[in-house]
Amino acid sequence: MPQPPAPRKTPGRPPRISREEVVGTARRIVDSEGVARLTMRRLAAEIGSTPMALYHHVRNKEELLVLLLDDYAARTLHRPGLPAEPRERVVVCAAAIHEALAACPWIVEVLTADDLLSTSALWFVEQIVDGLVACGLPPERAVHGYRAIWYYTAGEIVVRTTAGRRRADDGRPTYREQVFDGLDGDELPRLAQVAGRWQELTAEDTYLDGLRALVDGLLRPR
Amino acid sequence: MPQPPAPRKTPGRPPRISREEVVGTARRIVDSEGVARLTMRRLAAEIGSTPMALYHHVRNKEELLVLLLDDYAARTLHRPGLPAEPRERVVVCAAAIHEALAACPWIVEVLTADDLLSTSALWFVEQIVDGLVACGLPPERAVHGYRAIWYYTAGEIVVRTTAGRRRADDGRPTYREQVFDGLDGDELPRLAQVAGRWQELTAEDTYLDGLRALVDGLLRPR
DNA sequence: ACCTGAACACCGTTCAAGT
DNA sequence: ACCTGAACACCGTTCAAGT
Repeated sequence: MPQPPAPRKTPGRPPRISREEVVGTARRIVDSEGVARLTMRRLAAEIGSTPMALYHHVRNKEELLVLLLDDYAARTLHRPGLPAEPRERVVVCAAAIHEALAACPWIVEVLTADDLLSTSALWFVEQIVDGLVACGLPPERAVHGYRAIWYYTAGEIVVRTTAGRRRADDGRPTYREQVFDGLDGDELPRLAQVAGRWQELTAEDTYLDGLRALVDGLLRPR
Repeated sequence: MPQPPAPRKTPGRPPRISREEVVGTARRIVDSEGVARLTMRRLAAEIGSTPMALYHHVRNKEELLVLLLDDYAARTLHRPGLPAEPRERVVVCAAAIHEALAACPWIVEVLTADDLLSTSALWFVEQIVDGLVACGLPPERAVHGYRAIWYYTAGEIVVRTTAGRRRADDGRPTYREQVFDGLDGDELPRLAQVAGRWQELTAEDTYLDGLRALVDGLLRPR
């Protein structure tokens, strides 16, 4: 095994804060007050340092957010037991990713950073792609299938958390409510029919139903 | 028809700028320089006024963004011809929404405002719900089906545009590239197998394939 | 009624200097 | 090598006053 570079004696001023401390403190702020409150200045104050000291440990705020997501994924993304049926493996792994993200609404800001969340999520991606291949998809189609599942999952999180944020803002009627109140039942009969129940219907958690539909659709004979 | 309230004579100082002018100018800034450059101060400067004058025409920046999305939807969301086959109607309408959004990457910031984009999009939602009902789904399941389609569509836009934004930033290897370079082929064989083609595979536009899979899945016999 | 100026309470980041 | 202080170039929004 290659050794880490031997620590030079007094290579300069000894560090007062570490990258781990920066990320850990950022996590505490985010958990207790939300991402909006995480600023470089606030973080520096919390850590008892200056904004600029942080830039010795992270490249910039964006890197800090990615590190935060990584840290979160490593701590909360636990590998589920894998069912024997490959289709069920796909569903279980997608649902595990979804569950971890849903518990962590601030993630939305960083979620779309790239097409995979973090190294900790790779195992889940592997299981999903492998499950789709085991069900008969060629590898390329399996990757595309994984992407479709990721779009659906990310979209569900983004839409649901932002809608929730909006609702919490104030008591005024939402844009949606205004729209439904002025609905033309002649031109839009189906929407008029469900207008009264829209709120209730869309508040239901139907992630799993949609996921199963998508997976079944991806694996349908063509 | 109810008349609009009669304009009082000299009800005060005559307006120098209008809400339409505010939204129109905001649109020009966003189209030419991106959402990031749309600030209340910049907008006021562009309009030849002061930041505070804007607050007489829009409640705040968030309302401005929603108005912008509305304006955009009204101008670019054109109703397609409807195929006879209801399943195909669903696909065509979802694809039309997707196409309008994809041409307008700044939308991501506002996209998740609520579960429907704007009044102009209601017709599309109606067609999708109606198409699903015509295929045999009960109204509640049709609404849930619409939601699943919306999650998938919004997710595709959000993930794709943010990934593109990231890529354009600089020439350094992306987080994803780093991750794939250090991939353990024993633990993650499927990912190792496609690692070299991941970029190419995920760059392909497979929105329609995934959409058809999802719609087929939603309509499968159960 | 509508607009202005000044101010409040912030941002992320750079630069030059200190230890 | 690591940290500090001061500064740069911004934000959205409120308040009190002017026309």
